[in-house]
Amino acid sequence: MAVSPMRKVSYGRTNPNLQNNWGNGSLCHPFIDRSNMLDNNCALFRDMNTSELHQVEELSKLKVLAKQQYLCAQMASTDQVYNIASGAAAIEHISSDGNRQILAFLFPGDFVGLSTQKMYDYGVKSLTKVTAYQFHRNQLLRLAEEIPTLEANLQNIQDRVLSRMLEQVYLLGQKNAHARICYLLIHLLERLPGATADRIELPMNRQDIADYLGLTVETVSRSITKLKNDGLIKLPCANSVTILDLDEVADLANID
Amino acid sequence: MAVSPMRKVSYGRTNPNLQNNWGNGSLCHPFIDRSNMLDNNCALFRDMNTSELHQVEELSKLKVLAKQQYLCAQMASTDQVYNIASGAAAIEHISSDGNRQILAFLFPGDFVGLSTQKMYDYGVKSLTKVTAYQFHRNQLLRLAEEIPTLEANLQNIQDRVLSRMLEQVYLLGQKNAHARICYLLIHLLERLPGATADRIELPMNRQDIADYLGLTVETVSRSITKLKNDGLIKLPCANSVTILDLDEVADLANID
DNA sequence: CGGGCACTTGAGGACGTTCAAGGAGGGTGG
DNA sequence: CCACCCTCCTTGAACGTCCTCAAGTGCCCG
Repeated sequence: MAVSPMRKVSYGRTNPNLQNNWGNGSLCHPFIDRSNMLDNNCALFRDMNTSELHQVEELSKLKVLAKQQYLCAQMASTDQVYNIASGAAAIEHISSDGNRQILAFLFPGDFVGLSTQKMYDYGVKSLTKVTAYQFHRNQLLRLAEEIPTLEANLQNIQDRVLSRMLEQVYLLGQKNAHARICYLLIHLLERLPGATADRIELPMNRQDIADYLGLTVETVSRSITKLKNDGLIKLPCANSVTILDLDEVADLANID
Repeated sequence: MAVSPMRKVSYGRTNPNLQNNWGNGSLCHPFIDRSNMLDNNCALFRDMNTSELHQVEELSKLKVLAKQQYLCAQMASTDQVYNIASGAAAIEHISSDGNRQILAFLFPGDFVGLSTQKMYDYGVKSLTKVTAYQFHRNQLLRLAEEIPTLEANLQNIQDRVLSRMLEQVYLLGQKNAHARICYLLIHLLERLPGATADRIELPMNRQDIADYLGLTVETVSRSITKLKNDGLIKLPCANSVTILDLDEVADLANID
């Protein structure tokens, strides 16, 4: 049966540095240095002109979080929404029996809060120091009615979120531990600002990885060790990864 | 840690027949008997008045499929979207290595095609005889700009889809085979028209269940057998389930 | 130097898969 | 109406993967 790629990945041996290095933790005032907002990697503000950005500016409030703090808590009201400006965060759902599932890792430009539900049924926790723009949901939605580009961007964000969830379902349903780890590495390579095959600085710990991939810390650790022993990756230190055989890792990660 | 329910399930020993019995395979002309469109379980047409429904009517085309046919194929253009009127279908993604993951089961009132992407990265296959309303995506979206209720409904559909995907991620990441089976049973009890604890007629076969829950057919079969031996369910025949201990099954299925 | 924390490693076991065989039901043809 | 076949489902045995529990290592920070 002929099938389509769910996500096309095509890597040479080169090191694709796919993204700008914004959101590297520097904390300039968001409306003095607009590079964040104007960057076309930022889904929310893409293709908007200066006047439109100014309108958005007036609605936003900058929020700064240290490591391991909640941007919003599970069950919190959805009247506030967020756009990550720098740092990394995780969307997590913790069930009544205490199990934790990470639903996504968030990076600069990622948006949180596109839902018409009254409460978040997940929490967003910072993994590193995080800065984020905060909006009143209704204000932003009202503005979106006036700025078609903004409305389209919100729609695109929703599509992308759904598309990523489909990938994760496929990953958890069909792939073994090694493939899941490889998927995460490729995912980080594509999304983590500053990440190159030579050096991926993991913003999350092993427990976070485990909770994202539906594994235990031990299995994550063992899988990483095996990838290392097989010569596919190198570990300069525990939270820094060098991909040695990008083709092989990308191949294992493939979920097309 | 205090957490919110992702989905609240509260069952007594009674048999909640939660839905109307529309979509039971009867094939009346869709615009003679409007019960389908007017049913408030149908997310797309909820709260719309007769005049608005008439506008939608003019855009739609009825499509009838036998069992095991594709409503739309993986990689097909997204210019056509669908609203299931009767029967059951499955959204599936088949990867290049031949693995199949079912992303959702579809029932009457479910909508397919909310995406701004050009191609479906999944296929929709009928499990039973299926009737569905077909729309040109752009026509429907244009109409949504004129009918606020329709636009809100489309937004709600998107939210619900995402919410279900989050549940599935949690299920696949954190739950064992038995819990996954129980989840499916409760899910069907809530969504499958005509389903009661006394009698759930499974529209899908064991392979479909396996591909939905990230298991093998054998494991699905063994899990069902164990639930039967433990006295939680009964199997009048292979594709018909009676839930004997609803509290226990719902408890195992819980994803809060 | 010592304590704490995150990560790794090891041994054993549980759960799910794989491979293989055995029913059970439905349809077709004799 | 029965025999046969085909498909789907179930069951069995052996294996592999991942989990659990436990100990050990390395690193950061006082």
